[in-house]
Amino acid sequence: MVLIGKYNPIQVEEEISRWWRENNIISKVFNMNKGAPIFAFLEGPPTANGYMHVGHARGRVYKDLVLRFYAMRGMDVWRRGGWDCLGLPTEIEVEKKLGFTTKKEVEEYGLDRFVEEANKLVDYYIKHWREASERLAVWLDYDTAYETRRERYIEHVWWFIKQAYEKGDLIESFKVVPYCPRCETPLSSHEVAQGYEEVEDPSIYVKFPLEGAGNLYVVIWTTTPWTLAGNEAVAIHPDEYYLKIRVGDEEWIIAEKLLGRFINETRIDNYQVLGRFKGLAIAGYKYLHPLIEKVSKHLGHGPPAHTVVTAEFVTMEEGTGCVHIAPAHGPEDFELGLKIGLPIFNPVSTNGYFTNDAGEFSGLYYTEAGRKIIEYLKEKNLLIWEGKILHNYPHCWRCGSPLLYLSSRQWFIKVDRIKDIMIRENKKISWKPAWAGYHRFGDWLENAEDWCITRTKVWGTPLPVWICTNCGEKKVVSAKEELLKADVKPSEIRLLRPWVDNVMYKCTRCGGIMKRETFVMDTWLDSGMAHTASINALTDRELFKKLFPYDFITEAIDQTRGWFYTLIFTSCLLYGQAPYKTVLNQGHVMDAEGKKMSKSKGNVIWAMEAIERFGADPLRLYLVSKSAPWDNMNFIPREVEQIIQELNILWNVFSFATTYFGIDGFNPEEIDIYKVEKYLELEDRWIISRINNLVKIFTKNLEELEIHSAARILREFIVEDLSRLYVRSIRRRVWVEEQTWSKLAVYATLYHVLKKLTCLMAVVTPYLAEKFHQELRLSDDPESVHMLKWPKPDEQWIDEELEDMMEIARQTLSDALAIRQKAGKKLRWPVKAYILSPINLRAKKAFENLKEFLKIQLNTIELEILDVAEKPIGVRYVVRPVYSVIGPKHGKKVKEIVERVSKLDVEKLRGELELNGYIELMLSDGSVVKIESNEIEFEEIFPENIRKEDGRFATIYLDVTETRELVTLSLAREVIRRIQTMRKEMNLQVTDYISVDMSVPDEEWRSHLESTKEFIKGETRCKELEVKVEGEVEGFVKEWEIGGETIRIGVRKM
RNA sequence: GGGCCCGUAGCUCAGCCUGGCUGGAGCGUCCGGCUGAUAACCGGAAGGUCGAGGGUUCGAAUCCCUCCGGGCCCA
Repeated sequence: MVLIGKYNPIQVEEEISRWWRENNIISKVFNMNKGAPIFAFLEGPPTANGYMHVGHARGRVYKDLVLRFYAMRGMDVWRRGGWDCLGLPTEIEVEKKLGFTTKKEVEEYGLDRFVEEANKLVDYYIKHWREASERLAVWLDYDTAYETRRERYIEHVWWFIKQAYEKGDLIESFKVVPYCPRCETPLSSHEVAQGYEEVEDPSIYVKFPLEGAGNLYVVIWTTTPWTLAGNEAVAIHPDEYYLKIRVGDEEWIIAEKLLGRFINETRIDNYQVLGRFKGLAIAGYKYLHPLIEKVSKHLGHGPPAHTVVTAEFVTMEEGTGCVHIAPAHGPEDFELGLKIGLPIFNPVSTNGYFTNDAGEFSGLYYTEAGRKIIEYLKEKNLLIWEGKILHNYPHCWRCGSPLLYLSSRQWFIKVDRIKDIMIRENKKISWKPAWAGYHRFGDWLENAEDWCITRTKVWGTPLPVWICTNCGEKKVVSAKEELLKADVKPSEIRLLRPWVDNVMYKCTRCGGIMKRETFVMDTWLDSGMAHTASINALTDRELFKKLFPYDFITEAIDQTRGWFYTLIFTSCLLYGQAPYKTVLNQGHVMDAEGKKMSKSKGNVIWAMEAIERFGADPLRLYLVSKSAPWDNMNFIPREVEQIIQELNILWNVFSFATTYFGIDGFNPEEIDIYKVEKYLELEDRWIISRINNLVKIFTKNLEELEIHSAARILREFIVEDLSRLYVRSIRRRVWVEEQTWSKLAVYATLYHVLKKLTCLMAVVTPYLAEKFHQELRLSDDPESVHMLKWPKPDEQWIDEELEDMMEIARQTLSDALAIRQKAGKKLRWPVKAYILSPINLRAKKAFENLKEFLKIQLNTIELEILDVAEKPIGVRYVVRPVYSVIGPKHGKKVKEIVERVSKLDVEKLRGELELNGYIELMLSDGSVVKIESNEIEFEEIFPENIRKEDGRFATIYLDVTETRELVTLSLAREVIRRIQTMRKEMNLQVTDYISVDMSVPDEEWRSHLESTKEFIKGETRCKELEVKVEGEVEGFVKEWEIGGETIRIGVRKM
């Protein structure tokens, strides 16, 4: 007996993981299906930065669960692990660790030392993640895990860049891109998409004086005052109507549709409309730049700079319809500037400080400059209104700083050519849930923009582009080998900065020096190449052919814009097809209040913490059963405790089963359910049907990735079907001492059920399932549960009708116990009779088939099953006239009618009303009245001893009559219970025999107990039983109170 | 501003696609039982304007519309 005491998840896990290690189980499982059809999984590499929290854990459990499932189904599962090592997150953490805030400090420290620090940090986090993953029993292949920082990996990313270059998709361009001033690097649109936050910003209206037009101003609106320093034009919509209004002694131009809004916000109540015209009418007007006295560079900007220009993108939804254009600070502004020849004037550097170009604002941080600009505009009387606005503004996804839009030279991969391929290929992908693919991902692809892949950082895959400093000739490198052939090279060549920066080529065209573009690349490009780089596809083409496209990936829903996107992007560029076939989207894990977990709020639940507190198995079962994978879930600790309770129930079931298997020497190799088929009781057939149905549905749910449904029916089966109903119903059959076929039938049934259950549990609770498997293992079973074949439902044992009948019985049992409780009849005391009046034939059939089962469960001497809607004998009916109907209809005759009706034979009256729907009566005045069935109701009157309750499937009657026979039986049971307790207290084995004597108060008691002597002996494993009136008792003696009287019991072990 | 998801008992969730028998479960609470799975286990009860309002229908938690609230994503 190994299943002793209470279920202790941690202990089981320690024992099992040791056993797995000692027996090399993991590698056996990894290799068991070699040569079989492949199930290819692609691991989305966790960022080796930060610790694993329960949200990550949830995702990893899904991965593991699905992979175990396909492995047990005989597929050769590809499950290589992977780690995302390079990129902004780590770089920022290293900076913080070293206390740096600027790029300069990093450079002074030395890039090589900096990179070493980064490497150490990555090592540290990978170690943590691997340990936590192993504790969670997430069985990926970590020994061969790919790392994006390895040179082999980097070469694959380089190769991609070269392919993009050769296909003409890699371009270099000036563009306005979002910059994080803290990280001093541009971000890509998918990074920006992850960082929108609602913030309060200034909302200002500024008037720009038009030149040579008297007191005429054009009114603009902005939330970024600092961009006014870069203002070069005001755009209006050519076809929309604008108004000239008079305010005080000034005239302002503003869009007609936005006037109301403007007036409302600025609270200008005194104005007068002077004129109305289309935007086109003021195109070309020159204005005086509002900061011209402060930013002298603007003195040199001539038309079209500082004029009113037209643009189609001007909307009538916010602002004034006159849009401030700063070509260096807005993507649309930039495009417009290029088109009409505005200066691209950018006075802000990448760290957010104004440059010398900014005149008097030079050296100020952009926020400070914004305030100064507002002050200045106030002084110059150009500020109409300063307010605040709450809106969503992009922030850096790593450090949280608000982003700045700045123009700069970057490298891009063009999306045009690839977009169509991605949209086409997306339709072939199976998305779970469907809307994640068709709506979210589909929409995202439709709106895809050129991908800015360059970052001005250190810890990243270097951009493998060299440019001739003399003639501009480009060279794209795709392998380390090419570096070794370089004309100038450092003593050590590594594919990272700073080493790679010192590699130079001689230009083949002009003989000049080619230097590398010092950019590194977007880290999303690294993981985005995992489909190829993780398996060394450039050298191992065979492997690539086998795995690509991958069968399955799963990550959190935010990867719609992240990894899901970058994977398909690179794959479509390289191969013209999607790299994955099925995607499972995961929701996020929130705290108990439904709030996002964040370090700053301190509400993060770390995976290791949770594993240590609850155990990996309970945690796993909790994470996968609580919510659908794609829904968010709130993590509530006491709910995990609940899971432990449930698993403990199962633990007890196993302990119960294996204990009795042991006592009776049951050998499952010799006796299975087929051998005992004719001895199976209904409850056995039922639970066999249930487990096979469970296998069927569970399997289907997993195939469809409805993981929560699978986990939920598993939990329900364990608690409701197996423990509460089945085990309870078979206890008496098991207690029988001799070997009976009935008992063997129970054992064979239990074995069958537990065996299949264990297989299913292997994917959810791998440790506990293994523990159980070791208890149930047959000589020809594989050594580990994880090497078992996935069970098939035995269809011939599935009996839907029986399950339905049991469902009816179960509900009726519950209803019947409720009456019993109301009648104050405790379950240990048998009752005289239950009478069931079924509501339909289906229910009747169920009761008849399960009569014995119900009888035992209800502890009743008699169980009578009536016909549908039949009433038990002894029920009388009393007529109840419905006065609210009879009154208005018959008026004064009511009194006589009621009198007459009451005297009629009730049964006949009911019969007639049921048959015809009415009766006719001749009254004393000779008139005939028609009484319809809605005018009369019948009240049931029961004999004293009958209680009635309406149940779901039957009207239930309980006969509470007490007979001598009942009292005898009840007392016997009370005594049995006491003796059992005493056995327990004496620490007797289940198999020990005892002898008992009892002292009872009177002869009456004695005669009751004498008549049930054999019953008591049988139930308590007692060989000799003596009942005395007020006599001496021996052995272990206790006094008990039963029904107000005192009896003494003495128990001796034999 | 747009798209998507969600709103059912104190809490966590089923049910909704395919409208219909009395809207379910678990936890918690209260009450009771059991004591041969036992530092366990079992039963019962109370508890719901099904977010709000309209509409379709004989009939709406379920279908349609509008609104409110929460979340995610986009702009």
